[in-house]
Amino acid sequence: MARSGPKLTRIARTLGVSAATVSNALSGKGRVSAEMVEKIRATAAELGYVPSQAGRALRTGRTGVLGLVLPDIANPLFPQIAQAIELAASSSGYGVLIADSRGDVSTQTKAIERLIDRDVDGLVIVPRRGTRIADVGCPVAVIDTPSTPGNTVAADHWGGGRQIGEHLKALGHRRVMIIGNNPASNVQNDRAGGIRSVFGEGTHTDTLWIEPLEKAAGKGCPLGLADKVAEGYTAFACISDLHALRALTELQRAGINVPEKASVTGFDDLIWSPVITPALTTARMDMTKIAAIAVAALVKAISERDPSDPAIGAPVTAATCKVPMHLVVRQSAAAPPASQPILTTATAATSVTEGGHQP
Amino acid sequence: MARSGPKLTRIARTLGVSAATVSNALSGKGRVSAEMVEKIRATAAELGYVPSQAGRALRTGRTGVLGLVLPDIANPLFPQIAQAIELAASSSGYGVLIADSRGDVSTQTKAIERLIDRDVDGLVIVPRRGTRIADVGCPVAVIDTPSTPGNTVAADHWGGGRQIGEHLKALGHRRVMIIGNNPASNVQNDRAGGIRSVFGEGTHTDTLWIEPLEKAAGKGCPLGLADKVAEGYTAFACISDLHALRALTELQRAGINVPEKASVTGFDDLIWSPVITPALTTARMDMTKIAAIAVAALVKAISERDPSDPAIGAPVTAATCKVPMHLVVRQSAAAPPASQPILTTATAATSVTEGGHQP
DNA sequence: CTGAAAGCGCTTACAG
DNA sequence: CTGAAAGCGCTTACAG
Repeated sequence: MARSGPKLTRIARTLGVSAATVSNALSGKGRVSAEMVEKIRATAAELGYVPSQAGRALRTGRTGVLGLVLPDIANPLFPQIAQAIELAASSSGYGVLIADSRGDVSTQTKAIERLIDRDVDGLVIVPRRGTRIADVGCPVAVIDTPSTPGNTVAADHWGGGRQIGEHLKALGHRRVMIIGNNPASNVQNDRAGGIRSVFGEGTHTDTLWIEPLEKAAGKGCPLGLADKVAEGYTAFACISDLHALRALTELQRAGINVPEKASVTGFDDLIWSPVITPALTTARMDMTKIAAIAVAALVKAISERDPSDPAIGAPVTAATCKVPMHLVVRQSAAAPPASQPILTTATAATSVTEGGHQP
Repeated sequence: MARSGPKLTRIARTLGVSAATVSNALSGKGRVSAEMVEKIRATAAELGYVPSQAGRALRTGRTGVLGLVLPDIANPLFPQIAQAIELAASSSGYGVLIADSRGDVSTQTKAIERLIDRDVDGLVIVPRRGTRIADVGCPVAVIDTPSTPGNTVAADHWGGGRQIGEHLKALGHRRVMIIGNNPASNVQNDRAGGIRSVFGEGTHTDTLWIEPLEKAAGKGCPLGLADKVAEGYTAFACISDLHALRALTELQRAGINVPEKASVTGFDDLIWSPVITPALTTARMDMTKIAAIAVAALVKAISERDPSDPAIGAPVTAATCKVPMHLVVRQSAAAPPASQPILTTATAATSVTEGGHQP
């Protein structure tokens, strides 16, 4: 509020009509003659009329605001998500209120409550891993991964993994180390599963779960990748560009040239991925599309909802769908070195196929 | 809205008092007896009463929402900023509405308008470079750099630069290349100026303005740092961790060990900076403090403002202040190699001191 | 096709 | 210390 704009009644007075007519004309409900609508529109525009959200909200029970809940705003993926959601929301006339659920699940619950208390019309939630979003009394769209039970819109992480895997396989890699940091994450498991799924007979994959960022920070915490190279791994398929960056710099630092001596791939195409040397081969989500679907589902659920109903027990709603990921081929992955070390490990040449087919 | 919570009158009825008394009790204006206040508080808590923002906003002319306008949400610094602002705002009982002004200045103006139209009580703006924020009719806090004219709260970028410069100088570096991407940015110039200011007699600094990310992406766009090392530069002081990352990987890729053969420093302590190899020495802003100051200034301006005044021409308000930066010493900067190449350039040993002292 | 009336939930003077 | 009344700006049945 505290805004200078004219109010609805001002337009009504100016034109000598009723407030109701102005309201109807502006909202295009069609109960007003064409000429009248035209005149009202013109005057409103001329006067710079912008409806008061507070007045409207009080009357309609809708605020025109969506809440965005993120597990950790500090996450490097957040910019992509927030930007996409903000764009989709504002295109549909909605504002976006943010809430950080940094910390544990209880913080997430509080963040959601804060948003609900501000009367958001719907919620986009990127849940902390393992969180089941309870019924919050307003439409919710969850962005996670297709393997998460419940209604979610998500990138096809498994498919993205497969693309990375196929790329690596086509380049000639037969011994691939997958690097992630969270075996409990559905997203990470899907990506890893997708990668594994393309490596069959005569190949070998293994998975290295490294320490998360918070713990690794400061300690330098080497991944021990030089050893892995010595063991014959020629490619490091990281579950995130963040891990890929750690892998890449560690390899470089150890004097192992990327991609000549070892290939590195990531996921997400974070902002710096294209500009490092070598530029990172990665798989990116189509955030624009994911956001568009999530917001569209929310907008639909909001408009279908009867504002006069008790609201409690409103359905958790979202489109369940899977958006393809896109492989971005750059320089960090290439053919493996010509002379590969002979594999000596017992587990060599074992094909890993857990998960069978994509969920 | 569309929330299930009880309304104020429900509490009033339950207790057999008037709505006015409930309102007064809950807002602690002190016109209600202590016992009554206690009873009302208890009942409200028990019933889970949360005031309707819409009702309150309509009456008071305040929405309890702050707008956050960013030049580009995709910026890797955005998470830090958004997180800090969200924390500060929610601690003061405010919500945060985001708007992305990606693109040019006109997009920024539109983003601000969208927020104003949603009746935000105040605005935190991280302006696009060179932007003068016009009077928008509500309190504004600008986060930029102390050299920007007008009311701003900002990190002491110049001081941060000086810390980086002193660290490098103490390590023994005498020939330092500063790397930035935008000579028109006040922030970048302050940081660069701070670095330069510590290098006097018998030292040399130069500045390399590289292509911005968008242009560099895809083209691989090498910075030509190996040549600089050959010219005798022993340290690359980058104006952002993003540039430092480009520099670091390019040097590593060229077989130039960091920090043994060349030191690299950055700014901002982005999320991956501590976990790459070698970990990045950098200078970070105290975002928590900056956000706290910005939000506090806004909250103060909002409460001092008379809701009944015409609102147009409301003062652009913020604390003008400068928050110290913190040097984070990690492994990417160390003493220069023992045998430095002889300087042959004509400009060698020139001290650069433009700016004289900190603005 | 247009208008008068009611009311969304709150807070703020103003009486008592 | 407490209450009755008015009103913030809008939209939605309902009459005409």
